[in-house]
Amino acid sequence: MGLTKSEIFTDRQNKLAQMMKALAHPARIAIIQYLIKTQACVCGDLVEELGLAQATISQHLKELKSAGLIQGTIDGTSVCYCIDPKVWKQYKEAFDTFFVAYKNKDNCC
Amino acid sequence: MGLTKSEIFTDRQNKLAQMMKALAHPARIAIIQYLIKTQACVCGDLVEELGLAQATISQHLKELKSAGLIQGTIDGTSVCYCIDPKVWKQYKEAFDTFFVAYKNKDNCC
DNA sequence: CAGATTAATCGTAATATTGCGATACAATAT
DNA sequence: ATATTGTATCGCAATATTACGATTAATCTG
Repeated sequence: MGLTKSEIFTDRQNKLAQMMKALAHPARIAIIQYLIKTQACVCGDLVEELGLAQATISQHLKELKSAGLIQGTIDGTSVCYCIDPKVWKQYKEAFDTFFVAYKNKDNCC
Repeated sequence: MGLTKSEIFTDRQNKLAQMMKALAHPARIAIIQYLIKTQACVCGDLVEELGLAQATISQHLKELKSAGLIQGTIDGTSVCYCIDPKVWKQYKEAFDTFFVAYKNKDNCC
């Protein structure tokens, strides 16, 4: 089917899965890390930095944007991207909460 | 294509993306959370707990297992699953490292 | 205005994922 | 031994994802 049955899960579960999915590709990880490294915003040198076609990069940027993780503002003919600090914090907290929930109890199989 | 070009990324980037992908589905999030809640290990009542077919649950368990996040030990006719504390810690640390790398600098576009 | 540059979008091909019925495969129970 | 129970696996259909060439749209430059 390829179609996730999201009706049967809670909102939080669906959202967290969506967040994971947004980062579930090495290109998108690489884009985020490059944006972190260059501090200020970067545009289409991502195409050079990573070895992917312009259309492909643009598609990954679109996904990161629709996930809310990055913003893009037009700067002349190019577009300047950067991480959205607010959404980043939300992601960080959501992930933290998820991972903190488990404590090793050693009472396992 | 549907085929990720993992050659052009670093090992860390590929691994982190793989980790994200393992959790990029609400059913797998729900399975993990149920395993956390029930502390001790659980078997096939996941089929009842979530509203998915047995074959589907089994497939998600397989993915979580191949990601290393859970272990399954045979217990009579049923199988007892639990979180692998060691791998959980690795995930937690990898995610922490990723999210800590960014500091809001307000020098953005 | 004509050309150049940059990025988004369209269309398409290849592959991956999700879900499930059917079946096979244990291990127990009778 | 045979039935029963709990899981894994197979095979399939539907949908999603990834990648990219080609095109379009928008802005800048001469």
